[in-house]
Amino acid sequence: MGTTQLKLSDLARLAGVSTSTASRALNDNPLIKKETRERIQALAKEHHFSVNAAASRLRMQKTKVIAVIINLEAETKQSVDDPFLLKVVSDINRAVNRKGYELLLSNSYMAGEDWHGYFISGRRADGVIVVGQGKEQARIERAARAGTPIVVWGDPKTSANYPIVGSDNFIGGLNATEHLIARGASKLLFLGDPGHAELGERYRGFCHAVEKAKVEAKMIKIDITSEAAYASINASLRAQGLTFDGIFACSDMVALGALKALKERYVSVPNDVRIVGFDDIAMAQISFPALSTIKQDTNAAAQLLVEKLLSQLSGETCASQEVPSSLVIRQSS
Amino acid sequence: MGTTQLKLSDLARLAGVSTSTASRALNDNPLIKKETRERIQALAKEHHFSVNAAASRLRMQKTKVIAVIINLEAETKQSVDDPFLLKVVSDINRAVNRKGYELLLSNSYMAGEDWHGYFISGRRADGVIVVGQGKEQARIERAARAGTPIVVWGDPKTSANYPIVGSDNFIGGLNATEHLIARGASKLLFLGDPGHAELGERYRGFCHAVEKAKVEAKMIKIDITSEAAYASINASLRAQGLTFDGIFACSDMVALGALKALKERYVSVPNDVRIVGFDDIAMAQISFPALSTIKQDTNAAAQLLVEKLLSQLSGETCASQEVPSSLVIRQSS
DNA sequence: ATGAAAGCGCTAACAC
DNA sequence: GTGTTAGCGCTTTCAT
Repeated sequence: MGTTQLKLSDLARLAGVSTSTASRALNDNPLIKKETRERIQALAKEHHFSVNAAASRLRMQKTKVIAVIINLEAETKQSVDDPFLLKVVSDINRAVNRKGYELLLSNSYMAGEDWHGYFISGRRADGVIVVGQGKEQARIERAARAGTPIVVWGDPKTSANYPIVGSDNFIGGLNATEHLIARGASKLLFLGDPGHAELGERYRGFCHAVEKAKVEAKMIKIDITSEAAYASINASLRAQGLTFDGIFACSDMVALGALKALKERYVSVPNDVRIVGFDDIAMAQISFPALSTIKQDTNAAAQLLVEKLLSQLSGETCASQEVPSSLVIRQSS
Repeated sequence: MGTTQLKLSDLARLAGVSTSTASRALNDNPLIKKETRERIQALAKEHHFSVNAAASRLRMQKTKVIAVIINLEAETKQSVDDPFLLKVVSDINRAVNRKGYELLLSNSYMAGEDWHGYFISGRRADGVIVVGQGKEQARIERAARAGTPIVVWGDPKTSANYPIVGSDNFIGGLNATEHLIARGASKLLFLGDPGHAELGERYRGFCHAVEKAKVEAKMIKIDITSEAAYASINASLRAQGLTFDGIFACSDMVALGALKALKERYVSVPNDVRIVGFDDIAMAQISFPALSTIKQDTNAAAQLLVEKLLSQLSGETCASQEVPSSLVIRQSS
């Protein structure tokens, strides 16, 4: 407070050196004698000096910032409050920090249509991580084509001109469904929206297991929210009674919505109906019965996402990659 | 791609005007003739031109960025994944965007101890919003004293040299407890950690209601997580049997952990024990039975937080403020 | 091992 | 209504 902002040249004067020396010292440049470096760094700390990031960025032509944009469909009601999405963001945050970058949290509202222009030409960030592939990839593709360093959390099987990192959704769906069948379920239900890339893969896995085991199966297409799941199970129970004994829900939130509807109508889980979800959000172990689910390794994925983005920054190109998921068996199945 | 970055002077040349005219035109400065302005803006769009934010920030001495720092205790296990915290962040994000600012998501890891130095002197942000008051306010206070424009989500009753916005925790606790009593509970339990400022106020409200109604009450101090709540209710049930018939949990996550322990031991909710939580996270309505809770208006709070921060930026000082909360009655009580 | 000076791209005070 | 120009604070090339 009070005293005007110290700048590098002020610090240099206080230290009795030139600004170039001061700059080098603060950046730990070995050109500067070690003791000079340390003296200047101590002085900087003492005077609470920080380099002006704006000036530095202008000069360096890079920002050390990564933008994360949460890419939600307008059409779906899956909200930014989805605990899973938020967990992904928070893991990305950690991964980004570990590499010495900052995280600009953004969205279509700010970035508009032209992500390359906004983030890259606008020197707001050096690269972009998109969380959520959505159903419509035009904007991502356009940004990538414009030369934006960009990586996406989504379904790695999708062919694209940018790397996608995500879980092995097909195998996840397969494992979940085979587990349901192994536990004795023979009339299966998939709850979700296969139109969404990742969920489509999970559904493929589901279908594959179903065909192999030659059991009955159907799919109810719903919005990916607990409310929609609750409503749809409720409606189904009311209209046709209990027509299934195993549910593979496309997400934990969906599974929990279904679970509630079942319990309200005194359908016993797992005795009458077995349920497996996807994600392994915190609530999965707190629900009663605790929810069996496919755990997505968001931490590993976040790290990969950041690594791939940084290697794009140094000119390399990288491929999409699947992250192993794992079945967590709890009480609901 | 390919073609080198367009800068303002290039755009100006393309338009046949000077850079100052171009700059003014893009900033909608009425000094420039309307048609010139529009012509230049169209040209900018056509060429995907964006002003270099680094240069602009250097020149303007402001960033149009607000840093949000999630302030968690090292000691507590309450994690960044707490759905409520994340909801607050996401509401702040919206509020910040509406005012034309961007959101830098940060944490102690990046910002270190000297927030003023890092964010303000470092020209990374114009102001700081701290989510979570924590038990230790030294860093916040120091930043405020150094002249950082700063606002905090926390307990507004705390006296501080910075504005705090949060729910009326005392009234929330009071209402929750009175509701429990009105529903017939007479042996109450508070589950949480009154050492934390906001929770302390909720506990005060609890005690006030208890004294007024002259009912039995006790408090179990736990870490603010569902796991801790689950473990503690489990232990209590095992050791002493059912010694309470009403629980006021300091958060929904805690309430849900308690609920699970109860259900596992066949204690009926709400017949044997009534529970009320705090926050109204999405899971509250999806749990079975649906959780009664005190809803915090995070959206209103986020807006206030941002408004107060922005008015600090224009030199005003502002006071702390409470946001009304409301009791949401569902099935658990 | 250190210093002088140029220049990153923008905005605004000052001219016209 | 528009142009000229200085300068925001830093990093780095080039000189010593």
